[in-house]
Amino acid sequence: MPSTKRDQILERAVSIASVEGLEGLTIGRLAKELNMSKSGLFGHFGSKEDLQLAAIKEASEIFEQRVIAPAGSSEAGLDRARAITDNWLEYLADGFEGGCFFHAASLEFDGRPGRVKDEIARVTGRWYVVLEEQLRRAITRGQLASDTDATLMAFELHALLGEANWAFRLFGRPEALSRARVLLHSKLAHAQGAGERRTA
Amino acid sequence: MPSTKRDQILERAVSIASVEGLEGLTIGRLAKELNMSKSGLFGHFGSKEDLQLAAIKEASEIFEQRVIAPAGSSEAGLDRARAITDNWLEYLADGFEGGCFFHAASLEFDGRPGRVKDEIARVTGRWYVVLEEQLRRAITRGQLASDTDATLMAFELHALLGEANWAFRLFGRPEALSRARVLLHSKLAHAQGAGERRTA
DNA sequence: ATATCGTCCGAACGGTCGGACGGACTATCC
DNA sequence: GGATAGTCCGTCCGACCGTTCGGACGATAT
Repeated sequence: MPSTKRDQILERAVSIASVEGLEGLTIGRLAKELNMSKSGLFGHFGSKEDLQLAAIKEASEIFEQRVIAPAGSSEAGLDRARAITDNWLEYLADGFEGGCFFHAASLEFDGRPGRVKDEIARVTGRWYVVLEEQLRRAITRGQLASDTDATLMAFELHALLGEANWAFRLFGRPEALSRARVLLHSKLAHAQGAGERRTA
Repeated sequence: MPSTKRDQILERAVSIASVEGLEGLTIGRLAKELNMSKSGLFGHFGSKEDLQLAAIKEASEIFEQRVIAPAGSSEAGLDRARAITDNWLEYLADGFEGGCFFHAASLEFDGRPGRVKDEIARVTGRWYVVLEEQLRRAITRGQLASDTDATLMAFELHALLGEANWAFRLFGRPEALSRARVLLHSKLAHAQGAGERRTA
């Protein structure tokens, strides 16, 4: 079957959570929007925490599918790093109704220890590391200057993506996305230029 | 009188909100922590929304006092920009119990139109502009290269501050703050070097 | 001494929260 | 065809939500 009821619930849950937050996502509202009873919906999950964890998993699959997977067709290293950040920006523009699910969830749960926070940290940390890994490959392949600090550069690129989401959502102006794009491309191109110059 | 009851309430409210969010801040819990009745506390504010708005104002005064005001003793331009970002990083480290109040509040309310969101956007936008203004002054004073794009650079610096808060709070590792510091200083120093070279 | 004011209280309101329960329907398998 | 398992329903619960209300208390002003 193409889409189980559970999947339909989670799809809607992720959308609501991106707007209202993972805690603001309530079972009653979710049921109402899906024309279900609370108990009928609740039966698919043992608890609200399980619903939240399932929503995180659903959102991470969407992110994987929209941002990471398509970059797999680009050559590992600098090209793939650029593909990831490009896809990431597109995902920020129209990925979820309420902006980046994980950015919002991170700041919502960073002060609430528990399984939900741990899962958010694990998943978001993974995307971060994926980007960093492509930068490392770019360095070993001579596409970036050999003295480039991949950790710092990943920090920088991820910072720009976060800022784009923040500014775009809070002020509603798409310039934030194009500004981030300009900066991301210039950083990757500049480092690339230095790397090529050095190895030439 | 040095500290009214209302001020005591708001001080506690801001601290709770930085952890639980502005919506997660409940009147009942706030009253309990202050050994007050809900209604007694409620009397100081006409509604929960007014309490939230008052908490935002309180938090902005703390930010102003810890980040912006101390930078006033540095010379306008590059020095003051550096002082602001330095103070900002310190504020991220120990400003509020649950991390940057405004960063969390921004992402919590960016999808909820209303007076609270408007106020958050207004206040956070103000800090952003203050930083950008110092960069502009640095350019006109020849402390930064004349072709520096102040808008883009402010975007970049603010992005690093946001990333530092995100990483520090989510993963609990202070390296995030020192990484941001390294990048902030190198960006300001690099642009400064270019500016000085050009005007020399 | 009395009236007035701001401050705070306990009690209660209607509403919503997460969650538990038993029953009804349907599809599947023996 | 009867038992079984899964799905969904309506109903109910205790806890908590924001909010309202009437009144108690001390200080201040008249």
